[in-house]
Amino acid sequence: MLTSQRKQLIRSRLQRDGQLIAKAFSEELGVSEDTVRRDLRELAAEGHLQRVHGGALPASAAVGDMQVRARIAPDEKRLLGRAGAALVHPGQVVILDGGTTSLEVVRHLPLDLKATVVTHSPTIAVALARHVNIEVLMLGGRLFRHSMVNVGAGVIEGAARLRADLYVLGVTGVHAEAGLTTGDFEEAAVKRALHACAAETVVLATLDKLGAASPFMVAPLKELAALVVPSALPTRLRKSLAATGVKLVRADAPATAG
Amino acid sequence: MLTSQRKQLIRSRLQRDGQLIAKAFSEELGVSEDTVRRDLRELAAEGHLQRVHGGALPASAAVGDMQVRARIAPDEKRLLGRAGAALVHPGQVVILDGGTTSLEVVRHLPLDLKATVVTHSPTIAVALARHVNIEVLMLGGRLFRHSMVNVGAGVIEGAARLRADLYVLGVTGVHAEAGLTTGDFEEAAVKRALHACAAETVVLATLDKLGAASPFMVAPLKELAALVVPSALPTRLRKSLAATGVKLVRADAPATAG
DNA sequence: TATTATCAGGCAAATTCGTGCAATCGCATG
DNA sequence: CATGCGATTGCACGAATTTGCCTGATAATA
Repeated sequence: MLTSQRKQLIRSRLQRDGQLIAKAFSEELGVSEDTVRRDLRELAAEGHLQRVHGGALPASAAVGDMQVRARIAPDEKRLLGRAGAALVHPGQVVILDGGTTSLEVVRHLPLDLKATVVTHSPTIAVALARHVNIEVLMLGGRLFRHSMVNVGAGVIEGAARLRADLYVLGVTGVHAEAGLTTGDFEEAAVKRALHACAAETVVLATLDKLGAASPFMVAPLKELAALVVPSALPTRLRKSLAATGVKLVRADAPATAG
Repeated sequence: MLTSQRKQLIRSRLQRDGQLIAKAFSEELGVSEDTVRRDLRELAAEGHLQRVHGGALPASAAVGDMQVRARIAPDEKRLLGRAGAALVHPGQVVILDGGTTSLEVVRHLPLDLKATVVTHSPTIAVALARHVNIEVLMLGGRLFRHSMVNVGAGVIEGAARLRADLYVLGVTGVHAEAGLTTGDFEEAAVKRALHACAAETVVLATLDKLGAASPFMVAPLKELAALVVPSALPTRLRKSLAATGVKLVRADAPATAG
């Protein structure tokens, strides 16, 4: 049996059963536990599952996962969220993607901001509950748990009827040649649709996403109105991004604390 | 059973029941009390619960966080949620209304239940994140903050394309003559649309809603497949409801504690 | 006070984990 | 065909984790 087949089986098993016991699975396949453990380790490193003692649990199972992801580089994300929120001007119609970075943008939006926010993420909608002057429009569809966003024809149809000023796009990969990429086929389609109906699209990218590429393309880098990145950017990354012509916005720490 | 799963179960039990008895829980899972106690100790150290003699309580209740405390539903609502969840059968397509009562239903749905849930409430969608076998379909629209549900043409159009087995309807008034009523015009329209596309509609009503009437009518009582009410129902209310011919379901406390 | 239930810590057995290492296989290259 | 390289796999071994049991201490209750 090929390694990739085994890994795929692991993923579908997790989706079906919600858990996977390493020992039992190794016996079932007739391979050593070491091999299974190796697979689990690698899949966990890619974010496809959550490794636990004795086996694995689905990574996408939950808000729990979102909560876990939110703990990754919180400071960096906060600064990005702050910079992203600054791009939203009163009266605009803004599309907010799902994901922890967008959630951080919401947290930095002034509570009295008047605007219209379109989102396909229930998490974002809930987070916007306190912003009483923001009109929230939700695009309905099938809930994709890993990212907690709605996907499918419904979202794309909804986007087609929409003209927005700004789209805050969330991706898992920002690469000079591969462009803006994400890990799910359907999600990528939704992102493309939202990108198409916005006058400007911006991406907020943490360091771990810069230079990375995921399987499904959303758009080339040059279609971005701005790429918001951490202020401390390695020279090599800076050069490779500058070569693409994309406008870089540095998410600086605020001059005064608080 | 994996350790992390057990800990997760402890946390969800606490959220659902508001308490956990170590001895009973250890017997339920077939592990030693020591193991459960260890879990409780570790979760307490991480701040996820409050350790007390004999078991554990939600950390939030002790911390005194008002918002979090509000999340713990009073007994009446918990029992209604439990009874409501029992009406959902595997494989069904169920529409869940917004509101705290529906949220309580979600909390009582088995984590491994296979079903399809349609909702126009982002809060409900987020709460369903952990139910990995439930397909969640969201109806998009304009977010109505007071109830945290989407309203407007989009929801009604979405409902028109839908055939559901069950609609768990939330209302603010259940009255023998005035029927099922709610306080917002648009929301009432959405509820009517959802009611129209479900084979059966049920209402979960706390005592304060029985005999009350709000401005906007959703449906007459007799169109209900069932009205779930607290078991301790004043005779006067019982008689007036019985006269309408609606099927009453009593939300009894479970036979065994825990 | 006496009794019972619960608790924390120590301990041992079993399981699981990570790492290093060697064997095997496919494949490209000389 | 021979050789080298990388990927994959199984095994060995020490470390870490988990679990149940035991013991003395502590808390609840009659």
